[in-house]
Amino acid sequence: MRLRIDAASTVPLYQQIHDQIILGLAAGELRPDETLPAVRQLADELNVNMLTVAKGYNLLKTEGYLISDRRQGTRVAADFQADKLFMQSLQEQLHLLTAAAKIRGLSVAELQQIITTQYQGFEQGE
Amino acid sequence: MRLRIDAASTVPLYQQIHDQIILGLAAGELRPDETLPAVRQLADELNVNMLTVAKGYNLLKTEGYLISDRRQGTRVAADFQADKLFMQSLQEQLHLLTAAAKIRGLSVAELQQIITTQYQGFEQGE
DNA sequence: ATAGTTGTATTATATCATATATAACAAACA
DNA sequence: TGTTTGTTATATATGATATAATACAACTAT
Repeated sequence: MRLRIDAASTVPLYQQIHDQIILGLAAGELRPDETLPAVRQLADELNVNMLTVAKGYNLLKTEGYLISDRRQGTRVAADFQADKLFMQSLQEQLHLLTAAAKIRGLSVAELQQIITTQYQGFEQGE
Repeated sequence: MRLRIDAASTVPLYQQIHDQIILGLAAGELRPDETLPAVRQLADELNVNMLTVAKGYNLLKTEGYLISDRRQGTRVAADFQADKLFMQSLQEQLHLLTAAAKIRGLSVAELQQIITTQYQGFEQGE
């Protein structure tokens, strides 16, 4: 899987790495138990510091997406759950997005359409 | 409208102010042409600096939600549009959320259900 | 055993975002 | 003439972000 980093973005580099891997997981480009590049290797490819990659990996680990072993490196977890913490975070973020969309005149149907299209877009790669 | 600020949150104070006002607009607690508290007054109420409130207001102005006059203070704009910039930002943010939800096993229907419930929650206050 | 790789930890440094404090300004109003 | 409005300016402090350079323990391959 290939990561694209925008150094000019206001989004922190470690956050971009985090987000891209989430997208890769959803698209099926990364599969359970698959091994990820070593922090030094990915740092070289992206021209960022080793610790920046490690920070992105660590964030994904605290969220349960990745597992680290000192022997085997970092790999994708076997399965993920929609735990309470995730559901609460999802609700909060959707709350703000739904509010902004409603203010600007988008209907529920239009919002649902966007989500459906994006969701199906992920299923294409499986 | 009453704003609630969490000084211990990792979300910047000006961002919290911004977000709460968006939610207030969606819930009908703030209406078009309505005047908002002066930056100094709101800063006093929230125990934050005047410039922090101004930063939140300015962000909302660049997004088209508010209008500032040196005579009349800051008020809600007359109407909002779903312009290209907003739609693009909405798509990007929903993209990541949809990806995370899919990974964790949520179906399209479950996502749509959350949005519908939240959307209707805003309509209650109108 | 030796060398290399893994994630991790440490220390130091630089830069930017965030937030505050204080003051001043132009424009409008009572 | 004061007062209020948003705005601008300067200075300061703190935390997040990012880099650099080392070092370490644990494991793998030769």
